[in-house]
Amino acid sequence: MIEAVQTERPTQEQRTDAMRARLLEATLDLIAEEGWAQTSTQKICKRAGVSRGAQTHHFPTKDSLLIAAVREIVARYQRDLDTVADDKNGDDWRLEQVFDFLWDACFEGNLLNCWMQVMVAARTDKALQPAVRETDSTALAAMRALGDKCEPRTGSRKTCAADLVELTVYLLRGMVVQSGVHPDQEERHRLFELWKKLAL
Amino acid sequence: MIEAVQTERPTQEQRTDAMRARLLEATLDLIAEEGWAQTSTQKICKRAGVSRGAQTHHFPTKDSLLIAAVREIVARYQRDLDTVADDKNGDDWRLEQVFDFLWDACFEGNLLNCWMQVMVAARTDKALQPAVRETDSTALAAMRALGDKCEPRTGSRKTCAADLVELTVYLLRGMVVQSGVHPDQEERHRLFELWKKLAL
DNA sequence: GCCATAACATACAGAACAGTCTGTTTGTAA
DNA sequence: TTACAAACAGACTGTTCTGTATGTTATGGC
Repeated sequence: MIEAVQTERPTQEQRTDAMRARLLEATLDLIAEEGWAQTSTQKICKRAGVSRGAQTHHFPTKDSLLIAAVREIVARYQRDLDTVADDKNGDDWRLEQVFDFLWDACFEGNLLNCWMQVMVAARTDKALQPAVRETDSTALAAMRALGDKCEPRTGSRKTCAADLVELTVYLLRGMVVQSGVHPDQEERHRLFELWKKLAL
Repeated sequence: MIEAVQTERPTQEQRTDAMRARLLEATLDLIAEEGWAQTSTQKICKRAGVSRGAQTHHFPTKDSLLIAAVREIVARYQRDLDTVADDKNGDDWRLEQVFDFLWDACFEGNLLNCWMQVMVAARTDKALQPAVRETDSTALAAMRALGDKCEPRTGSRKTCAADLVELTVYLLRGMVVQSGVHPDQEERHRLFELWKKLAL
């Protein structure tokens, strides 16, 4: 006797999760590829292969969908961060390793590009701003915590490591915006190495 | 005998200049206040008190207007830069003064906020990208030149001043985006002072 | 003064947009 | 199985958007 395959008839919760995931995925892809201004609910539905009725059922307004997308971006970034933190479990970080991780996470994939779109848009979009401020704060705190976990700094270079991490974050955010217009990544890497020499 | 007032009947060139100036002014205001995505030609015309016919006469497409606005942003920034440079004429800059000037120019007015909107939008707007890349390059070169004009650096701190200026620019760009969402300017200033201590 | 042309104004066309509505299918608990 | 609610689909509405086409006024060379 053949056992009925569970997935043949997905439960409602599974359907909801899958649908929301497809919509969020399409939203992030669109923000990355076409930019915030060109990201409409219609395009999102088309890209996700979802009817507009389904979209409005799960996200009744465009804002609610965008806010969910904002949280998804930071959730993914946090996941990357946790993964690396787990690998390092036990032994201390060196601050330089944190800097290099931030560099890598900044320029691989489109997460940071998406995030800059969101941050810039949030300045003039008051509906979006609270969610962006909140998620950005937690992400920033997580990155500062990475600095605190480093070996204590000695001698004349006893600047707070978390502050150095935060400076690095702002620097990299400026650079990732630059990278959208200027292709010369070599030059940026040279400058980042200079920054590391100054800070470490 | 009364001399005819020149301005009674403006020449065509004057009319064109005035109209273009009004449109660009309204465009920059809108980008600053409502953001790039919400900046439409209709709103621009309404704000400038200009008919849509006049706008399409001087800027036949939306792109042409936006590109002109892009150039205007950098032109204004350059003007600020020249003004300060003229005041300083003769005596050398100290690098710290350059840093402080960049900080002030970053957070007074909305020029830098506008510029970040433009840079972020240009990544996915191929029509905009060449103009943005070009104007940004010249502005960046002008700021690097400011670093070169400083007194030569001595001792162990003989890092290229222009590189330090460019790093500062990226850092400040990251910070100005942050300021659109997080209000705490004191904290940012504290971090900037830390950066100065490391770099100078 | 005259006429070509630039400067401006208004109306319209076609597309895209977000949101609402009604109807259909599917899961689930009684 | 039946009744109900959630999940999904598609059509429709009113608005806003950019670009264009047509008409009117002002300027400047002759």
